[in-house]
Amino acid sequence: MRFETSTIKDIAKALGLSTSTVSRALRDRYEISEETKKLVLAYAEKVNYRANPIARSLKERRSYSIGIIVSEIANNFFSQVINGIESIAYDKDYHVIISQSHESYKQEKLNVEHLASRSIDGLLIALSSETQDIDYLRELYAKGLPIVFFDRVPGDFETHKVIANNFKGSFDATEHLILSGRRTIAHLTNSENLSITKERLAGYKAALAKYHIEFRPELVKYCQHGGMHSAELEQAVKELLPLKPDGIFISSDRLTTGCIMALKKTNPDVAHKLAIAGFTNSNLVDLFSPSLTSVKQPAFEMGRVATELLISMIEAKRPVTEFETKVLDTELVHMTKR
Amino acid sequence: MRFETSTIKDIAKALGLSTSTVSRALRDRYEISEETKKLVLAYAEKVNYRANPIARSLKERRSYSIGIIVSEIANNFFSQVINGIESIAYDKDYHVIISQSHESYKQEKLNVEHLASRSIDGLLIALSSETQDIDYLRELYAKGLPIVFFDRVPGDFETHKVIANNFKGSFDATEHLILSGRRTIAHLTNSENLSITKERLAGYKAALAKYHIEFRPELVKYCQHGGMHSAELEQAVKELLPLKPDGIFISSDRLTTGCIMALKKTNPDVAHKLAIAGFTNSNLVDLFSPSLTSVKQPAFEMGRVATELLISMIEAKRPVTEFETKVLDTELVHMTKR
DNA sequence: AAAAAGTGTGCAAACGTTCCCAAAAACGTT
DNA sequence: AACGTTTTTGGGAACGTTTGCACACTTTTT
Repeated sequence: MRFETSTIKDIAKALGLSTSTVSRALRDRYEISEETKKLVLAYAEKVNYRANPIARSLKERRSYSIGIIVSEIANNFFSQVINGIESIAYDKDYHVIISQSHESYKQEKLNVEHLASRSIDGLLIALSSETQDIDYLRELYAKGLPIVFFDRVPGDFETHKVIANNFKGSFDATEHLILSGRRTIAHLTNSENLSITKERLAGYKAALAKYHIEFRPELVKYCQHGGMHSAELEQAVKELLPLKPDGIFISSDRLTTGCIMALKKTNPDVAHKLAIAGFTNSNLVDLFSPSLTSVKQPAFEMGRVATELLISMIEAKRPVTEFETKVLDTELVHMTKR
Repeated sequence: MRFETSTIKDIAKALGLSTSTVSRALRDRYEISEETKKLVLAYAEKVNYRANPIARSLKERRSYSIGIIVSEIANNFFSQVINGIESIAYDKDYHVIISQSHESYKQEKLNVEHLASRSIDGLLIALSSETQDIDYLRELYAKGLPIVFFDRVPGDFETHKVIANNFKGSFDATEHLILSGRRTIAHLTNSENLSITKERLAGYKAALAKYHIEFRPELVKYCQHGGMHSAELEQAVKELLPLKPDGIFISSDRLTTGCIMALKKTNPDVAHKLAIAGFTNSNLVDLFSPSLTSVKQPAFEMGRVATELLISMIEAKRPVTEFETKVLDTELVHMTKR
């Protein structure tokens, strides 16, 4: 803010003390006498003193803020993660700065670098579906920026990671479709290079195997842009339907809603016959028609855990070398009988 | 970031220049010779120099960042607004910091004050449904913090505002219900003190009047918490249904989805007979069952316009005294025949 | 030939903090 | 009374910028 506000200097002058004394009194250091502390605190209260975080950041070379990169906030899963992040961050006096990659590698890189130059103390990131090359992150990490990945994590990067139990989530969902009598189960999923894509595909395959159903690669469709473009989805649906699936398992929030939309638009008749199961954290699934069985990720919890890990890295006195990958369980929410 | 990074001083030393010259060269000031500029720029490029925004903020007493307060980001309308805000802000080299009030006055005030102490240059805010007292905003405004309100605006605050044409949106939606043969139209709406509540109620009344339908106050239900608690909604639905409405007009995004959910849960049979029209920016309406007619607000545009106004205030050399209230048209999206 | 104007650069202060180091005050101890 | 300790305070540099002012050097004007 541009306007005048009282500073530590003003307080010092008014009280006939030095700025150092005031600073220390405000930070409740042991060296300052109780008396002086009381005096300073009272006066500070009176003039409604607020420490200037900018000055503090400059001096301490940290900003007490952490950066978040998600593909978009208009996504149930991510907005819930963000709520989890905030719940911890605010508690520990960190500020969060949210940036959206819109599933674009270029945008992601730009945002990360922007954040880094804004002096964030740490970064929480879920990679965009386009991202292949994470060297730019390695560089920042090497320079000392703590990074924690969540949801979409790279395989070859040594740091803390927080993910859902994607294998089990997929397995459960696919098994659910099988148990409800489906045998030709399509799989619509994200960009092939995403960690979640691989893990979820593995779960899907494992469920098929358990029930001795042959895995047919042509039933799997990848969406490079994670369903950001409706054309992409309609194309996938168009290619899938001739194979006559009786069930479909969809591997991400955006994809799930987008796919149902595409189905409904292009083949409304089929839409209601197909058994649908998909990852989604939408709190509106109960309203959907056709209805579906959903795999819910523990989004809020994921945000919390990731933030705790990040803050522990930020505040560690010595470089952290032991890293964990926390795996949180998903929840299968059965289709509501309408 | 804590790690070492090159500064203007380093460049100066390396090139045998003074920091002032380097600073000026980087900012492309006329006083510096082309030759020196080229030299500095090249070297800066080489060492990948990034100006430290913190230092700059401290010196210039502004942060190049603007604060946003919305009730929650997990809301289609608000996340679209935010996208609009970012589209302008990033263009003009501002950073945005998003905070959520979760429809709580206390939280809102806390967040605003937190942002203010973080030296934001301006504030974009949609009031929480609980907010009655905006004196704390007046104070900040008086101290020089530029504020632009959007969507939920106070009546008695002289500054720029951006709103949707709530009257017309409501009128159209209500008229649509009437034209489809409904006569007993309930109205579910937000907290009574919100600007949007009043305007939307007026539109609803006007449509009734046009068709000579008597306005019945008991058909209007207010939700103090804007539908944040499902109990609130279920209670409202419970009170409304005995009056045997054949249509319902709902006045906000959260309320619309929440109400349909409550209807479906408590009275699934009624849910499909009732004609529903409501404000919502959900891009999933096509999936909803029962389906509804929706009033879409120009959310993205609203964000853009509000941000332009805010930045114009921030960058104005003299205090702004002429204020505008921009009114943007809503769009009525008819129920899709399922 | 001197004065004026123009050009390019550097010095140093300032923004609001924190913290190292020294100095002063208060208190014991011989 | 002189000296150590301990407790409390102040001076001042530093964080990385920006910018007003002064300076030195050229070039133009009179």
